[in-house]
Formats: sequence, structure tokens, C-alpha cells
Amino acid sequence: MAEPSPKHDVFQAIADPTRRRLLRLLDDQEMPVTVISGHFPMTRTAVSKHLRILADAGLVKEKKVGRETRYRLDPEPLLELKRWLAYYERYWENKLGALKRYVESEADS
Amino acid sequence: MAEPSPKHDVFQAIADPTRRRLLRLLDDQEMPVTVISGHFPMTRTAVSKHLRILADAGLVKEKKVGRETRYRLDPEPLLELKRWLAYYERYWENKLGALKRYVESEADS
DNA sequence: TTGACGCGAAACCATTTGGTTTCGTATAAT
DNA sequence: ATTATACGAAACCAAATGGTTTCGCGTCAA
Repeated sequence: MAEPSPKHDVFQAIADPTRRRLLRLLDDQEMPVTVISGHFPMTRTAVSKHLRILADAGLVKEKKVGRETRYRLDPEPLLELKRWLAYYERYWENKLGALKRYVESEADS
Repeated sequence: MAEPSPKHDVFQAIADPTRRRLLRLLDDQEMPVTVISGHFPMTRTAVSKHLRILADAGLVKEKKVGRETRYRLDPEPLLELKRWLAYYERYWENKLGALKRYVESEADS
């Protein structure tokens, strides 16, 4: 279970819209870099750097096949985001605000 | 319903760990800036700028009371994050990976 | 074996980010 | 009326970010 030295965390990784598009794209299929970068209005190198950031965050896995590197989505790290978000779940659980008002009244006492 | 010109979006807002801590802190209680900044190892001005970014993203509301500005959490914009995340929900819906393997086998055909 | 292809590394650049200190101003307290 | 408090604005700075072009290297094709 050795932590893979998360130089980039999930929150930071998904902050960029290009990287979110990458995740969506790679959700459908595994793809080599050149094909991937064909979907974006920037150089292959730029896309490659985004892919590296996603890989650092564990959101994407790379597989070398011949001279190409294929990437595919690994959604697992999104669970951390899900857990983080779950904390606020209570806010929109019961008609978005009932519990909120309750908590606020608790804070007064 | 005029969009308040979202200079900062939710994804970017929660990318910073300090801002995530701010959200947690303000979830409990409404607080003035000086009190808030007492919880962080940086200047009041720095915290104030983080609060502005959160406010831009709509994650926090400010209320002027006398000479102080009180902030409180507004979790509503987190729904966008929730919706974005919901797209990947199918991955861990059924034992985390069953569907994933299915999709991958689809890609082969 | 000689190219062409697929890719990352490196160097570079402009802009953004996260922080600081200093200052101005509005409000509250004495 | 004067002083202290609460805060934002502004100017500034170092580092990170998102992008580029150039180069080198491994791999497949002629």
C-alpha cells in the first residue's frame, strides 16, 4: 500500500478544464498520446504534460505498446473527492437546507 | 438568475488545501475575518484573498456587520462538483470494477 | 539500413498564484 | 475628538502553471 508519492493531488488535477476533458475522453477508450492530442487545440507536448499530472494523481494509467504510450482512465482516486464531498451531503439530503438550519440553531446554543 | 460572472469556478476554488480548510471551518459557524485568519499560519490579508476566491466561486457568503465582515459557507456550488462526479458513479456502483471491465472489453471489439 | 513515427526531456516564456508589507478608510470605543 | 480595531486595496515578489519550440532517442516500416 506504499503511497506513490502524490506529487499532484486529485483536487489540483481536476482543477484544469483541459484535464477534466482528458478524463472524459479516456473514459471511453484507451488511447495513444498523438490521438489524444488530436482532440485538443494545443501541442502534443502540452497534452503530454497534462497527462503526466493526471498520472501523478493516479487518475490515469499508462501502458507502453511499441513506440506509443497508451493512456486509460483510472477513476479510483476520485473516491477521495467523493468522500470529501460526502461531508456536505447533509446539506442537500433533506430538501437542501433543513439540516443546515438545524445546525445553525445548534451553534447558537 | 443573472450569472454572477464566475471569475473563479468551483474546481479551481477547492484545489487549494487552505481553501478547503476554510470551507470546513465556516461550515460550523459564521465568522469575521480576523477570527478566521487566527486559524491559519499566514497573514490576515492572505486569508482574505482566499475568502474572496471562495466568494467568487459562490462557496461563501459575506455579511457586513459594523466594521467586520462575517463569512459563512454556501455549499450550493458544490452541487456542480457532485454532478461532475456523478458521471463516474457507475465505476464504483457495482463492486468497483465490474462495469469497468465490461467497458474495457467493449473497447476491444 | 535508412527513414519516418511516437514520444518525453529540456529550455524557455508569459501569466497566474499564493504570499507579503504598507497604506487608507470606515466603524467602534474612550 | 482621539485612538484603536477590522478590513480591503495596492504594490510587490517568488514560485508554480500552462504553454511553446527544439532536440534526442527508441521503435516500426521501406
